[in-house]
Amino acid sequence: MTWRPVAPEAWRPRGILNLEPSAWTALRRAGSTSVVAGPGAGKSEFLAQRAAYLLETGLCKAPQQILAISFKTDAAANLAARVRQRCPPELAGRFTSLTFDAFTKSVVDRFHAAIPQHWRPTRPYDIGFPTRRMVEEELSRIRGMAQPAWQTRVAEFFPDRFETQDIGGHRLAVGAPQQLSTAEEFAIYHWLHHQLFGARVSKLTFVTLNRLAELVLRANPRIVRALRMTYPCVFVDEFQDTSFAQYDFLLSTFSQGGTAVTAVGDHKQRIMGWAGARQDAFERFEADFGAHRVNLLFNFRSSPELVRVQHFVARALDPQSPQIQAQAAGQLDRDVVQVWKSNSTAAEGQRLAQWIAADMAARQKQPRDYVLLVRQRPDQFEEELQPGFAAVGLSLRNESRAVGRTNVQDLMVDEAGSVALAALRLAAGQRSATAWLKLSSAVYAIRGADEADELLRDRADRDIQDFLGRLGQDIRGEAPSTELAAEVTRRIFAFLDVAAIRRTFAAYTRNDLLEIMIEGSSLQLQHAAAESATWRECIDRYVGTNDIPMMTVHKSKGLEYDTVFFVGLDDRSWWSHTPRNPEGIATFFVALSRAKQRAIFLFCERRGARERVSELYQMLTDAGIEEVEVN
DNA sequence: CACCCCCTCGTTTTT
DNA sequence: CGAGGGGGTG
Repeated sequence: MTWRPVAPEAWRPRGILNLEPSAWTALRRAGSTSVVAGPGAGKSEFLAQRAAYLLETGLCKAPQQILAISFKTDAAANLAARVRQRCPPELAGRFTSLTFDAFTKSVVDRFHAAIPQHWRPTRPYDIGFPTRRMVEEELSRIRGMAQPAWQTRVAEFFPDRFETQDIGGHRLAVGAPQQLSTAEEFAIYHWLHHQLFGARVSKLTFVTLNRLAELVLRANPRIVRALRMTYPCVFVDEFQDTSFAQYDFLLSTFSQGGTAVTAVGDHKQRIMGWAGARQDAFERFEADFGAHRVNLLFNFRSSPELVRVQHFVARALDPQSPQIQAQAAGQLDRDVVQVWKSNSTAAEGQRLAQWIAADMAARQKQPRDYVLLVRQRPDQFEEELQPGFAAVGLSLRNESRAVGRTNVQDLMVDEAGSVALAALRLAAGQRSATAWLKLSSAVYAIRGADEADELLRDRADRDIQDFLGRLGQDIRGEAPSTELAAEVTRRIFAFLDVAAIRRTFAAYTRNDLLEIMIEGSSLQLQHAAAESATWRECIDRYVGTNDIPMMTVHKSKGLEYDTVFFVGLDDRSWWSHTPRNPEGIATFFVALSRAKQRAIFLFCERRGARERVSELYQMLTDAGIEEVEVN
């Protein structure tokens, strides 16, 4: 079957009925566009549809490709998966979905020889994640080397902003630096020089890799032209989180020469400022790329009443915020947004647990339809609330809880961890096609058995069957226990071959990440086994199927739940909040906008005062929300 | 050894 | 803000 291009006017969305009018506008635009997509706007669906449009109409024609840049690996993977759902495989293959860091690193690796020699890292090089302490030490070493007149200035750099703002905001000179004429130049030069040449093997950070990628393209116009020819269309997801170095890389590479850059995000959900996101990314983008702004105006997630309340918070973050139209039906006729006020944490916890149990029964909801959000210290809230939940037969799951050197949420999206889980499911007798696919494709990848290699694949299939058969026999008669769980994990990873996993999956080149994840899966399984009578129950506990999740607002970004409880909306949790600080209000907005049907804010006067956060309560009051005493 | 003062940290991604 | 740790003092 050969694919024939569709005329742009005749193109229709794939797999969904229609798009909202402004999504149509943004989708069809030929030039650069900034798309402000608030919560529930269907951001990844919009990007997948635009990809389908560009590929199916031939506006992006082979061998040209679409480049999609995300911040997090799972976001990049999810977007690629969505495009595969929406496009025929021969077209989806020309959709390249990467993280910012993976893309700039690949530029440095591919064009290593084209990096000006005085900035060229060793090959191979290491990647480092300096702690604040290490940054302080390095800055004080640099100060010691500086001439007396510059020492005060060098001492004034903020260690937590030096990399993201000073290194990220300063372009490297193509030619060899002749003379360093300011304290800033001196500090930046020595900082980079130490990473590049301080040891036999360069030890770079991702900010440095970004700077080197920008430099190699600026220094080599032919490489830039080749990149622009390959990628006439570029998507950037979560644009509000773009750092100085990332923005500058985009600017240098794609602002000239006719590339259509589609930047999608929501400045009202900018909660990563502490990690170096620049505040003015959209404004700068619109000015530098001549981009046109399009606001998506539909919300497919939240009920009309929730959207109404969200608007009060959105307006506090941006007075120009347009009115959003709710598309999801409201299932509740009252108490959609509430503030619960209590005078003891025990009363609060009890009431919360009982209320959830009753609501689950009344509305036929599952534990995973609810979430408890906190600003910080989920461990402390878990300890306080767990007893009340246990008393009504519910179990809380702290997604941020440490598991060895990782945490529950990171373990659940880890590749090695999910392959091991698939193996356990199958060994325990679950007939799951997804689990088989997960396990077998990992084993094929590990053994280098590609699709054409039927012999190698048959052999792998037989080995997997044998292994699962033996493991299944040894565990199915036995109840789960800590010892057995540790043994099971050990056997699964021995079968998969730890060294081979490290070679196969790029993420594990980082020295100890694989060990951390293996140790994590073992611990998590031991924990689950200790509380379970059957392997089925043990697997459910491992993945949290029957638990009510609890997490920080930061971890909840991008997720959605029927009912959201925000616990600890008080000055103790919000010690760092100062009135009108946009990042704090944005955190509140992210929490509120996770809810599909209901959002409840819990205030307990035993936990803290309500001075710093009074403006957050004021927004709810302005929206007509009532406070209820729950003692 | 008990006590006190002063500090640091808390929300965290990225091959 | 408030918990927890390091280090100094009586």
